[in-house]
Amino acid sequence: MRDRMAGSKVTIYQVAARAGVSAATVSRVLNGARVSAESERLVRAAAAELAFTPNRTARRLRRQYSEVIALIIPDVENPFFTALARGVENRARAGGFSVVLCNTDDDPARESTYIDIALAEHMAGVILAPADGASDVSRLLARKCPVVAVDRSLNRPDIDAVTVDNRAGGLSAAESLFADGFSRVACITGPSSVETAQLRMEGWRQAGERHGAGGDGLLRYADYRVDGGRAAMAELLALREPPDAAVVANNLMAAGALDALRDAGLTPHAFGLAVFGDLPFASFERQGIRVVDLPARELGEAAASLLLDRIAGDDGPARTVVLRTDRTLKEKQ
Amino acid sequence: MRDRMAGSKVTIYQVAARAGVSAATVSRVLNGARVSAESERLVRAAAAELAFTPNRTARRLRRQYSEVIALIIPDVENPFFTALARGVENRARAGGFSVVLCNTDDDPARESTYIDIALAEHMAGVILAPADGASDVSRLLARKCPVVAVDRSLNRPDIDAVTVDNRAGGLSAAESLFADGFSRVACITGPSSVETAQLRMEGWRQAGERHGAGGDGLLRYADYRVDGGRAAMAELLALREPPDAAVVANNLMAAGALDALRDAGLTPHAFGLAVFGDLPFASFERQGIRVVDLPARELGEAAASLLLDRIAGDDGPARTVVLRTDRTLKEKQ
DNA sequence: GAAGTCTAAGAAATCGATTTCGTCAAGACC
DNA sequence: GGTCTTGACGAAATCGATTTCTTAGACTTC
Repeated sequence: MRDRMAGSKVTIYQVAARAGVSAATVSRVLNGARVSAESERLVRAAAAELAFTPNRTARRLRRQYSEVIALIIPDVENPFFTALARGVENRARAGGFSVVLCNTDDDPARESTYIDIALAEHMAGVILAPADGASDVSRLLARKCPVVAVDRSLNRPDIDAVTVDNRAGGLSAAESLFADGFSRVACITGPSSVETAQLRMEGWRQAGERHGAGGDGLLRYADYRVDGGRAAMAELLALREPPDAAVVANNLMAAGALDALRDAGLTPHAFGLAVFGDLPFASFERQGIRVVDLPARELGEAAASLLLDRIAGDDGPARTVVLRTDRTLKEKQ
Repeated sequence: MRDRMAGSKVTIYQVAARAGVSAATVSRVLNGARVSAESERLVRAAAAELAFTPNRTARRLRRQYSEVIALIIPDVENPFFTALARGVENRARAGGFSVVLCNTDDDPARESTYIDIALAEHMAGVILAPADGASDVSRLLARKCPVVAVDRSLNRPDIDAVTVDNRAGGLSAAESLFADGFSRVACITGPSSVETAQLRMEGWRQAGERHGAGGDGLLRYADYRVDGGRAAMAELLALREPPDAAVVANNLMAAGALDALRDAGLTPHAFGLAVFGDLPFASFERQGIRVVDLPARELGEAAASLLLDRIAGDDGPARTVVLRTDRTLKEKQ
């Protein structure tokens, strides 16, 4: 563990010696400062011959800055977040940045650890898909490290955020069910402490009021996970007056809810279902389920763009980008 | 971009000043070297009061070593690799390491770039799930940076690798189909340049020879992607003497193959199917399809364990760990 | 009591690239 | 011809923690 990586390490000084110039000049060539054509030629030749790669650690220490951004997400195994990650990566890569993916498992302590690491590693910025509960970004702000919240805002007007119009999505999801003749439309949403869960539910509630539907008796809070969705749906189906349709606030809970429906001998045709976000390989849409489109990749791209602007020095007031959720209207099959 | 992160930065010197000792002593306290109890108390108190976090960049520059490992995978959106990533992360985290996830999209150039970054960033080691084609790990070896190949070996006996017994899996998958009375068992495998594709196919071929089956006329090479699987299955079904069953060499191609079966009006009961690796939320197993268990998470954990051993200084001969594929025998539903 | 260990801890070198500062020479301008 | 600019570039400081060296006591040991 001590003398790891002891192999050939070419430093800027060796390049300088070979080119017959000073280290400063080598650095200037590498960073595009003014240098004579002759020096540049010599340096480039020497660097190529020695296969020189600048030591990023040293550069970072000096510059107090690195071209790496941290993406902190609650669950690498959730397709929504991996699609989001891909969006971030695409955009970041185009801007010359690398992305470090940090998985918190919805654990605030792990989230906090990763924030510390991002700071200690001099990362250029942080994109945070907040874990359950209140995330503490104050340390980042104190060090002027750019942060963008994605998917969920942090309820802080001073921080950039990229979200979708969750309330509108909830509203149109429920409306679409009412429009198709369902009358008892339930809602299975996420933890009440989570902003997206709250907003999606409010959209549903608003539609319910318009149609004089049953109200909060058909509302269930679950945990945004498969098992929670299954349990909530089972509970709803066991009611004396069960619903005939439901809005489910995320993809994983919908997978569970679908299981519960099957267990009860129901199909997505008999029982209306509208879901926030699809699943790859198990497309809800192809099963004839209404899907509120969550543009995960676009969320990631937008968040990365915002962050890159900040890193480039933009210090205007915080912006909140809200992407549209275009509910898929067609019920296929 | 210049004066980012200009906020409060506490250095070891400030801690030293506050504790009334030298920076060397602070470092010793932090790294567990011999220090008097009194100094230690003073330093810890000062560090706590100032909320000191050591600057990892500086530490890394001096130590020529960081507690970060790179995990290079071909596709973040493939559940197999995210499960593998989770395994790596679990094990690494337990050992005090962070994991940087690098997504190559099966592009050798991107893989190569990430390898350079890993070196330039002084990462402690690299776990590589090789992209299509020949990966060049020579630079890592030259710098004595530990590498472990996972999923696919690099055909280099001098490099640690963690794989599954692909041939045995292919064999038992095909055998299970023959045992259930299918007689024309096809095979849809990955690119011929990819080791896993080759071995899985060979297992299938071996079973075919035992049962005097049709031979390579029922073999198709595809690309390990959904569309490739769909096309290959469509092609097989269009044969004058089509197969009545197939071994499919990965999860994505199986999803496509299943589509093609449905398009042809076939079910996984009428047409026997055995697949390498399942998909979450769209479990093949639950659809009555035979699944060769690919222990993705365990692969990741084993790879990380191996790498951590190397990082800790183990320089014994290269090891190859082969995990078992326990084919799920029960055909449910 | 003198010579020989230890110990704790400070001063200073070090890791490798960047950047400031200053020098030197060539050309511009009066 | 002399002063001013300007551009190229080397010497040295810098980033912050770690790791030698060194030194000053304290403690043995004969």
